[in-house]
Amino acid sequence: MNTNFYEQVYEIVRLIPKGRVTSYGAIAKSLGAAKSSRMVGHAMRYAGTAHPTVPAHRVVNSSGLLTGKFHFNPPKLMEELLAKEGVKVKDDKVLNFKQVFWNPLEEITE
DNA sequence: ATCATGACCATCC
DNA sequence: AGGATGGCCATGA
Repeated sequence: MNTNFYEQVYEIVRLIPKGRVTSYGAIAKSLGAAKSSRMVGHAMRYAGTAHPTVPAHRVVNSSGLLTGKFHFNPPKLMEELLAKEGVKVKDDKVLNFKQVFWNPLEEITE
């Protein structure tokens, strides 16, 4: 594969600070592919079988909903990790999403 | 090569 | 508010 797109996604996801989350759309937009937000999700799926452990648990949808929690080893692992990071999760969604939201555009900004 | 599905998002009804 | 539709594009059969 070695799809550069995925590498970009992984890179950003790995840059996500602890206790922060981001959305697929934001990442996609950061890569200049806002319309390919789905590809970000696919990248996450590969994340588990790709590069050294990608904190995919810090990536949620635009609503702060843990859409992909069922894709983790134990589905509950996602909220477990988030809770451990300091991110409160309730009913499969991130609390204070706006507060914990991490904007990749601010970190990339070349 | 085509068909169907998907860790999404935006729009329309 | 909530369901349905389209679009985007990669992956697997």
